[in-house]
Amino acid sequence: MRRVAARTGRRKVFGDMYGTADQNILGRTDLFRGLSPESLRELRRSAVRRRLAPYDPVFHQGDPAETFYIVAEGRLRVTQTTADGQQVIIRYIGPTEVAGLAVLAGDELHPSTATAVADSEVIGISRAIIREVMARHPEVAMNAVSVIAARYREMQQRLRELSTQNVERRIAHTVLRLAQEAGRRTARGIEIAFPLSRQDLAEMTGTTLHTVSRVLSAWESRGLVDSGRRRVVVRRPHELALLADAAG
Amino acid sequence: MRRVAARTGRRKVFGDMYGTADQNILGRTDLFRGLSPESLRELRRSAVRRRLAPYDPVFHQGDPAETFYIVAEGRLRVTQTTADGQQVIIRYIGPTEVAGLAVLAGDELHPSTATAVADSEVIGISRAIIREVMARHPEVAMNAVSVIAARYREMQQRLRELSTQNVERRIAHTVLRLAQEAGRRTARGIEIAFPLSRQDLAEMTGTTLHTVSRVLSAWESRGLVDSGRRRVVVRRPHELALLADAAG
DNA sequence: ACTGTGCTTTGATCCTCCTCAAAGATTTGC
DNA sequence: GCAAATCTTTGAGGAGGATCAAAGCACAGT
Repeated sequence: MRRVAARTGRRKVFGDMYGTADQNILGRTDLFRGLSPESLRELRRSAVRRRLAPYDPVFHQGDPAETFYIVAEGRLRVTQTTADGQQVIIRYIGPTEVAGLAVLAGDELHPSTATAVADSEVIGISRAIIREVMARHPEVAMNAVSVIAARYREMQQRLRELSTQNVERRIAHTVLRLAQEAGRRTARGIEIAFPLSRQDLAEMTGTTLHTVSRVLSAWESRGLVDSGRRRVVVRRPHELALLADAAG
Repeated sequence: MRRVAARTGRRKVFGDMYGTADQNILGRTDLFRGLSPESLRELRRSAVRRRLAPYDPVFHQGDPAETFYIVAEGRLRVTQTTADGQQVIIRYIGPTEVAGLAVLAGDELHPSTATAVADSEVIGISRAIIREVMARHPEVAMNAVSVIAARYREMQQRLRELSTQNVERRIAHTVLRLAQEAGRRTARGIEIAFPLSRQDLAEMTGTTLHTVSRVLSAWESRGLVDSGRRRVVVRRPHELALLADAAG
């Protein structure tokens, strides 16, 4: 069926796409919302900051789930690989978001792999610490419930799309979502602000890079998007949204 | 709507000691694991028991998320309907499991519909109560994290299957999972112990009832399953598992 | 400026699986 | 017990998208 070639990791610098606003990022996360400044400070002391270049791994599928991460800057890609080597992109993760939910749940292993796709900074917090914080601050545990529930809902939506929509609509929805969460306004339209290849879009929508390429080419000739090597700019979000919601 | 005759042999009698039975089932859930007997008793007093016949709705997509449910007996089907009326089955929910996770997360609305598919008994707990219990008992909030995380993982798995596997493998995996979680050992094999139509399987695997019918017919002629009107019996689980894990 | 590597495009062909259609089987309601 | 409703089966045909193949293009490093 859909055969996906293995990626060969190769490091590249994608430039500095992000501002360097680095305040107390922890306090701005959904997970730690409402936590007292003292507790946040304490948390910060036990947290470890890591800098990542594109292609740097954060954790691997199957690793012991010892540490989870808050993204302070940049973007991570979360993937799962099947037994026969096919890859699926679960999600991209941006500033203030959590990577490594399994750690919050106290699971043994990371079910997925997280990799930087841009120069990034993440803040690592150990399982022991977060479990203790949740036990001492129920509001954090309740925040965690909300965070994971939101992911669960997202996943339901994607499942629904994959079950009921044709490839073009799925790609449209996916591109619009990425533009929403990682879009940067430019003269030409909304640019997805991290490198995104045809292969990546294929792994998010359950299709092949060839089909993604054909669809983007068609859109390009209609003036809906402007895309190139690992780059997608949405020129007419509204028209693309119409296409995403059309029957089929 | 049409009703289905009650199944014999699987029913537990609650009768006038059902208060105690409730408490037992609550204590056996992953959500309330570790909660003290007094707290469980308190919880049970504020809980409401509902009996359901097949096709009875528990809550609807879009309803305010006021109450969630623990299934004491029977089985619920959780579905989502798209704008254009297509339905997807998110999950089946059996004894000790939770329906209505949105309530735990404090969301405004139920994102999905839950319906009984067999004679069932559920225990309803209000948002106010559970939120208060989680706030007072962090271990319950942490249990909730684990419960939702487990659902999230399930969803990732289905997404992966839908993205990478052909129809036959997806149906095989789905049937095996259902046999696992709702299987009843019989002389002929493992029977999925609730009514399950071709249409249902199609809505779980992102295909059509026609294709499901053809696949089951093929399996039947190979002796892998034995199926009929809303009934599926797995005769050779091992061979079906091989098929589910084969390439393609 | 040149070269190698990876990314993208496009054509041609094939095949799963969907759609349309209709009949058969099982259950329920009256 | 009969009719109506619901569920299942099967065939024929077609479409969407995968696969195979090859060339074109952009970028990083030298």
